[in-house]
Amino acid sequence: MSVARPTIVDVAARSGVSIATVSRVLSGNRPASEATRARVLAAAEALDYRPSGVARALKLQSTRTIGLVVTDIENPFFPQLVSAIEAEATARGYGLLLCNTTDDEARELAALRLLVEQRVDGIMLASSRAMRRHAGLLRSLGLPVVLVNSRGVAGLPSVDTASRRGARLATDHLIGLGHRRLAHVTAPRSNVAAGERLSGVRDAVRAADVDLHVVEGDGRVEGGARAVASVPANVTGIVCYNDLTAIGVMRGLRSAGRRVPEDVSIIGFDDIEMAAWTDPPLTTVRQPTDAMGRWAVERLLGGGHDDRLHLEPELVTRGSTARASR
Amino acid sequence: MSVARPTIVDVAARSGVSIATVSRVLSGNRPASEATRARVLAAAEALDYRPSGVARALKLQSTRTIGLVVTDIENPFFPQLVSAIEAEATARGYGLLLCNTTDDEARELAALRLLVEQRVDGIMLASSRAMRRHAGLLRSLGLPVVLVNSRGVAGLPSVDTASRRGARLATDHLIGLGHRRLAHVTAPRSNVAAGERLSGVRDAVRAADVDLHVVEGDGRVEGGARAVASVPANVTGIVCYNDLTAIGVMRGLRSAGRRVPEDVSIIGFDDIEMAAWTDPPLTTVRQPTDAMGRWAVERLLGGGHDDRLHLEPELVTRGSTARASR
DNA sequence: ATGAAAGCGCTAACAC
DNA sequence: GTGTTAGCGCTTTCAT
Repeated sequence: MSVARPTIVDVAARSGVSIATVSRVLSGNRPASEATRARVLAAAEALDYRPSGVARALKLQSTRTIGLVVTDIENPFFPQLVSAIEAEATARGYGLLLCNTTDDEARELAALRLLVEQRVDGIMLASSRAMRRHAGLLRSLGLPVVLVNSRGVAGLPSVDTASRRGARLATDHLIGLGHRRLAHVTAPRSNVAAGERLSGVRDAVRAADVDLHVVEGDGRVEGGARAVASVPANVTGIVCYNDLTAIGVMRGLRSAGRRVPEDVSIIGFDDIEMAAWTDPPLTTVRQPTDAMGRWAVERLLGGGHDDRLHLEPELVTRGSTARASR
Repeated sequence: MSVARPTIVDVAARSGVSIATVSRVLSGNRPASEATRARVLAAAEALDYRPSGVARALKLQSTRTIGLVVTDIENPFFPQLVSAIEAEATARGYGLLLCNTTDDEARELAALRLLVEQRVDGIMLASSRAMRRHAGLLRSLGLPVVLVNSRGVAGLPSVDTASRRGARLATDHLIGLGHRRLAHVTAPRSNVAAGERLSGVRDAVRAADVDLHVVEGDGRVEGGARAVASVPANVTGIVCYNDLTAIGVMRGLRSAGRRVPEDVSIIGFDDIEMAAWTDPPLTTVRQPTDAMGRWAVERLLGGGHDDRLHLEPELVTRGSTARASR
């Protein structure tokens, strides 16, 4: 059995001062004489004293913890984002309470309840789902909320990548390579970003007067692989909702005996790490996850006014796209 | 500006009872008359009252939160594990405080400090690194610790996959397919599992009297790709430390003009989701991450005695391994 | 069945 | 520069 953890009272007793003095010395908030300072520090050290964040939180009305709700931690894009957020949070001395919802509404609500009861200082929602239905709920939570990787709902700050511009970038890249019959493998419309990316693709297609065929995937590898069957045979370039989809599309295409990029060019979105390692390496549109994470934390701890940040995506050209041959 | 969050006092006032009664009604710990019960519930509802986990934690000396320290959340194996752990934790009403250490010792220590000060009820360490040096520290933390995906340090409970047996399984699979000149791409020895898997490979090789060449990777795709250059040309089967390494090896092989599995068979370890989607799909050894996560949480909340669980790995045969042709 | 009050471990007035 | 004390929001004895 372990001994009870020492409290500020123990430190005070051992150093022969009041608990107030201990508090002051350890926080450095107020000056103390060098002698007492040393004694307090020594006592704390000797007892291996760790101030209770719980007690402090109760007093200061701040847990120095932020809640992070993520749609699907198993989609490699999210760990990248989580990593950026975690880094920024810890750097500021904040803890990160993680909830994974697997895109399940009930779990989403349960997560919010948990976070509110744990009294996190703010909540970050990294959901690709439409949050409009929850907007009211989110605003009534009584604490700062920021939407990450998701377009602003009125009244809530948000950061995301300018998806529409990114998709246009991708499509223009294909068009610039001479492709005239394109396909777009999108994600279910419940996904906000999917709509924006589709719009971006349409922007480009319209401007260049090029053919477009739209097929629905599921945002994962499998959906991409399945979608291939519905892509017309004369298509030479496919813009994918994300990298996972693109990987699936490449697999499907290969199974069907078509070569990438010789027969058809493929472009993804996100630039997950695996994108650099597919065969051929995937051309894609990079989302600046680090900047997203940093801004989100900054914004959340800074107060959370209603403003939105649209980060610029960046085209990353690799081997899965090539000049059209027909 | 949002209004101050209602406290138990507000609920008591509104329902005309004492705070003790409110507490009892809401917790259901003690009976109350139907009439008061209804009034309290109504008041709580009307005020949208959320009990403070902080105050409760201070009183009960339990935050209902567990800390999870992860080596590298960006390695797809970990999100899988985190997902399993998170699911089990939330199911039990516990929150998960996540720390990512990027394998950095300083961040690791900072994470532990943070978790102790936040007074988590227990800590789970999912590190592939050797923790022997920290064993003393971990034991002195004064709270339950369980090691996940890492072999037991004396005095600490742990769950992991029987890596040695898994590697033997993998190697035997190759040997059974007629391969007689094998290579193993391992990970740095700081990684405990790497040593065990190497031993497993050696067990199999010794038993079958087969050639083995060992090359060091880095546990990631890049190291696998680089390692290929050091693999003798006559090797026909490669056992890889993990799936990421295997993906790198496949890439490297293909760049060198060798075909998988026609010229050389490749087998990975972990069975990350992407393994099913490589070209060809990767034969691998599956780690039962769900069971690992569940057991770890159970063990942690159950008290954390010093016992270890070795989960059985499972061979998953896909397209990257084939009968040896020479 | 219900209420009064102590106390969990801190911080910050407010004394001196 | 240091000590005393109230109070953060709960749970739980102990009375009644």
